[in-house]
Amino acid sequence: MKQVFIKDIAKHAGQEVCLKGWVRNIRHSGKLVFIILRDGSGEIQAIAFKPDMSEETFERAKRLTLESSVVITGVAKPHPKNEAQYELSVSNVEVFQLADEYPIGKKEHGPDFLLSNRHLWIRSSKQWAVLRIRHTVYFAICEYLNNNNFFRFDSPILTPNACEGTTTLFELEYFDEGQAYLSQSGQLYLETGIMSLGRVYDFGPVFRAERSKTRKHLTEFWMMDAEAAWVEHDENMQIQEELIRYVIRKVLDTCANELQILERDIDALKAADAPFKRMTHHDVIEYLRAKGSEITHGSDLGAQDEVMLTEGSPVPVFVERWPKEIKAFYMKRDPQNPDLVLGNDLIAPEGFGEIIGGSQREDDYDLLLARMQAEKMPIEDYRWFLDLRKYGSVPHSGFGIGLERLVAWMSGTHHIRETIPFPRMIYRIYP
RNA sequence: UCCGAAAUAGCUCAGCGGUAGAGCGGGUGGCUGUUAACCACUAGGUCGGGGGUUCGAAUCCCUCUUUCGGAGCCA
Repeated sequence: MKQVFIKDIAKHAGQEVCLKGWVRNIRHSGKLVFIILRDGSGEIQAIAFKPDMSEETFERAKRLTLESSVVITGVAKPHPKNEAQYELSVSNVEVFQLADEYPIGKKEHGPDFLLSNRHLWIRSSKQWAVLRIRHTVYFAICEYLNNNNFFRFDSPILTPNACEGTTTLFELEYFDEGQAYLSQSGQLYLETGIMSLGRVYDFGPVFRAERSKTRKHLTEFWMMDAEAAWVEHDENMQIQEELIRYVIRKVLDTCANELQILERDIDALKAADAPFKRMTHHDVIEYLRAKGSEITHGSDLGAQDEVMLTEGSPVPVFVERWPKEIKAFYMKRDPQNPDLVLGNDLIAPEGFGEIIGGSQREDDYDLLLARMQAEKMPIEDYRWFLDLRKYGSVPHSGFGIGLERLVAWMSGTHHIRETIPFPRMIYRIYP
């Protein structure tokens, strides 16, 4: 019999259907066996009643273990105590594989154990929900960009040099060509793409060998970088805002069940779909100092500062016009103040921190070269990048979104390690 | 890398100088509506490794290892 997905069960009310999946939980009560079956699309309670089937079939149902893979046939009926919910009145149970004693129990576990069993943990309902939200966020971002004249332009993962000199790179031997590195951002390559396609984005894993050990860092994470020709600083932020608000609405519209499983505060998400705040870095420092922070002008925001900044704000906050010393070499100077650059960060509310970094890029050959020389960058390695300012340079801007941080915010997940199937962290690479 | 905490049954933990405990999970049995079901019985441990103090160490001290939480860096 053809497989029916649990999410579609209501369409088959009263019919005999065949469900294929795994046993999430099992309870017996004499002549009754209650099997919670999940199939990836959802979960349902299947009830095996002894008089409805052969002795052997009932025995098979009774002997099922957690996470056994099964094919269950039965009739879809509304739950006697809850008409909105369906259950399956079982007529047959076929066991594909009777699972060994399953390591993950029904009660709580510690993070070390769960991370060591990540390959199994992803089956748990909260993890399932987060991964489905990740899927939704990923495609919502692509959808928005595709609908707004951006083209997918994949940048390489193996690169000959650093994008931003500041962070540490994973290094590897590249045949006879010497050292190569795993990309920490595709941005510089994206800048070449706008000269061909106008507006482009990439979306893939990037790698940072920073020895960071916080709930907001991974050594391998997924980043979407977007870059657009003829777009300047203000419009750049406008695109970021529209994109994020599009993602929020998409998650609210399509992931109600997942958000409920995660006990996500829906109202907080709804409230974030409103015009974002914009503050200059200077004003942010003033604001934070007035609230009691020790932060000084010219410095980056710490974790505490990010929390303090968005405290009481339902919407994300743009921090723009940063001191040039603490930002990357490629950012364009603020025409109104040569000590600043036209860069922006976007800080998510509810303590989820920075989710976007973006800027208008320096489009003048001489200014860019001077800045690179000042930072003692190997100019020869960046000839191709400097070429972009020699052959039809245009004003242009772009930004990068950390997928996992955005998913953490959408799903209300405290630690970023749960927002990617297999998190890579400083002290963990298994499984 | 720095600061802090922890390591006891398969898992989550209690025990904190005097015979190693609970809940969950496993096994056996019972129950016609359970919802992390319940009830009874049952198996399961060189208390992270090494060294020390003591009549006696899971418990106190030293050391190593591992993990967790936080900071900085960033998305």
